[in-house]
This record gives sequence, C-alpha cells and structure tokens, in this order.
Amino acid sequence: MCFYKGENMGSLSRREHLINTTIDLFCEHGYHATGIDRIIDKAGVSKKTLYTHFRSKEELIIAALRQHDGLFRNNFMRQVDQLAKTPQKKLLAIFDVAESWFSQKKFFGCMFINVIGEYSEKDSPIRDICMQFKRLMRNYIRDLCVQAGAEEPDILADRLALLFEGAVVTAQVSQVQEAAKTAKGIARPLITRMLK
Amino acid sequence: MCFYKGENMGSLSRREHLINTTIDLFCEHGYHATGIDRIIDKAGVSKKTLYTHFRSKEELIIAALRQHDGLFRNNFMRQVDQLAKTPQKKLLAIFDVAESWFSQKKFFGCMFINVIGEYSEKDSPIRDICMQFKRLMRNYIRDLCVQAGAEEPDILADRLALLFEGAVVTAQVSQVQEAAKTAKGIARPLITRMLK
DNA sequence: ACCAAAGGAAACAAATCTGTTTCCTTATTC
DNA sequence: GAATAAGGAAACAGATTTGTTTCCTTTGGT
Repeated sequence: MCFYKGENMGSLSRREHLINTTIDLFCEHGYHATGIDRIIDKAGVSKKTLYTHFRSKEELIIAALRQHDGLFRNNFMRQVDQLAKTPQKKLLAIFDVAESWFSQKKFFGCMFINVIGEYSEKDSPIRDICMQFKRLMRNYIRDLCVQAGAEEPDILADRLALLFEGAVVTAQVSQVQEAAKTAKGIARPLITRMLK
Repeated sequence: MCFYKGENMGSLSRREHLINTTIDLFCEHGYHATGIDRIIDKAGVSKKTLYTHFRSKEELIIAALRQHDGLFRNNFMRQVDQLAKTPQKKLLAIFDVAESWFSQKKFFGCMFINVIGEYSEKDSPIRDICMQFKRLMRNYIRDLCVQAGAEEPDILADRLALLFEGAVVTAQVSQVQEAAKTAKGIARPLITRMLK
C-alpha cells in the first residue's frame, strides 16, 4: 500500500520524499538492514540533505512510521467505505481490502509487525507507534461493530482483528494471498451470529 | 519455549550451547541486531571457538533456526498430546498450548515470523526454513483434522492455522495473552461445525 | 607426568555504519 | 545580474561489524 505512488513527485518536499522512500525500503528490508546510504541512494538525495531535514536515522524512521500509520489507516478505511455501505457489510469488506493489499507486487506483510520483531525493547518510541497502530485498527473495527449493533462489540472486534492479523501474517510468510478469503470465510458466520 | 533450559548445560557440547544461546538472542532481538560479540558474550565462549564450530554467522543462524524448528514443533506436539487424547480435542488444545507459550516471561512472538520480516529476499535459505516451519505446523494440524474425520481437512487446517498465527501476532504486538482464548473461542464452533 | 588438542583473551584487519564537514554547483529572489 | 540559500559529491571521523591470527592457559588421555 504505497499511497503516495503516482502522485506528482515534484510537488513533494524533499522531506516528504525522503519519508516515502524510507517507508518503501523499511517495508521491504526492516530497520537494521536499511542503511542511510541505501535511503539517500534510492531517494536520489545527498547525505547532507537528509541530515538537514532529520537529526538522526531514528528520527527519520519515526517520521516514516507515523506517516505510514496515518496513510495506511486512512486509505484502508476509504477503501472499506467504497466497497460497502452498511456497517455490517463493511466488517466483511475489511477482508476484501486485505486481499487487494496482499495481491500487490510488493507486499511484505505489515510494516509494524515486522518492526516489532526487531524492537523487543519495551520503552522504545518506535514500538509505541506500532502498538498504537494496532490499537487504532482494532478500535476502527470496534466502531463498525457498534454501528452494526453488536451486543458485545469488544469481543467481536477482538475476534475480527485477530483474523485480520492472521490473514496478514499467513499471506506474508506462506505466500498465500487466499489467506484473506480464508479469514473472510471464518468471519462471515461469526458476524451473522454475533449481530442478530 | 526454551526447551533446552533446565537441562544439564555441562552435558551440552559447545556447539549445542552456542546454538541455544543464539536462539535466545535471536528470538529477542532478531538477526541484524544480534551481533557475534553479543552471542559469544552471553555464551561465555571465545570468538575463536565460535568460528571453529561454524564457518560464519549465517551458518550459525541457520543451525539455530533448524534446531528451533525441530524442538519447537516436537515440544508443541508433545504438549498437545498431554492435554488431549482425541484428535478433535487436540485441535482445541492447540490454543491451550499457545496460551501457556504466550504467558512465558520471555515471549517475543514466533521467531520465524520475525525472521521473515528481516529477510524479504526470496531465495534465502533462512527464509526457506521459516516457510518450511509454517508448512509443517499446518500439516500437523491437517493430520489432526483427518484423524478427527473432517470432510474438508485442508480447509479446516487452513482456518485453524490462520487463527493460530493471528493469536501469536496479537499476543506479541498488542501484549494480550488472552489472544489464545480469543482464537479458541473462534475455533470451537468452527471445529464442531466442520467435523460432524 | 607428559603431550596434544582445545579454548580463552586480545590484538588486528577489512568492511560497513552513522554522522560531520568542506567545497563547489545550482536555484531562487530581489 | 548579484546575493543568498539550498543541495550535491565526496572526503572524513568514529564507532561497530564480521572474521582472522597470535600467544598463552587449560584440560584430557595415556
């Protein structure tokens, strides 16, 4: 989900361009394997420029994570809204959006899950952003559950969020993009049972 | 799941001890963040010893991944067997074993999922081991489905494997070990519905 | 007790990483 | 067009990485 792709790169500031490039490399290779040189090389920018816009590599990474957090969730919700109109149908559409995500040429799983694997330190701001992303995604699902009239929105949201995570990881590790359909197949009876 | 812990360390060869130490550090910090110095420091072994037993860091990592693969699956199946006697009950017991795994002090998620996040290169032997692990775990579940008399063992196995992945990642990222119970709650009606 | 193999400590080499600085070129703005 | 700001290229510093080598100690077998 590279949402900035296709936009006029010339209209982006160098700062934004660096952030977007970092997101790409970071999604594909993770933190430790993504060096400064690789970033500036791909961005077509000098090292000096990078360090006038960001104080350190970590600051750049954090900016990239925040940007990805906002863009991903925003785009995700927009796609769900386009696919379904009622809250109940949106709960299912989540997995259709997931499927189109998995089918992208450059799909490397959830950036935040991957980052957590490299950052086990509990107090890292980087970890916080990842956990916050997951919390916000889960809350988005919960809101849909409430709107759909679920009696126990928290339980249903936890379950659907878990299915979503399972689909993402399965699609990434086992290279099966049908994981989205598998998750949807589990979610459907779950939703109908827990809504009426 | 550090299965070698508690055994007599003195009876382990230096090679095995190095592998076990590497698994620990690797689970917690991943590949790129786990340096040679850190490994030999924790293992209480000199750099020379490491390089007489392993040609390179990658060879050590591969040996550690293979060891963890075998030990983890072996121990997992043994625990499932101890908790339940019939194939149907074993399918549910999977999530009980998962729960006791998540509740360990040092739980950092699935090592293989974390490694995949650092290795997007498709032809890496390291990636292969991770994918093989997932395949073997899924096949183990499939075998239980067949034994339980499932009409569509592949579909049920895919679903239960996805639930398992979802539980692992949720427990890791969101720090909620109840994820195992959530997955079990989804799995229970799934199993009863797809078996009879 | 002796000898050979194994291992520890540490220096060392070469590569790589983050971050700084210098010098020069290119835009922009008045 | 001149002044000023921004950026590129590249050298550089310092830290850290993997991997090698040297020298010395320990240990195990006979």
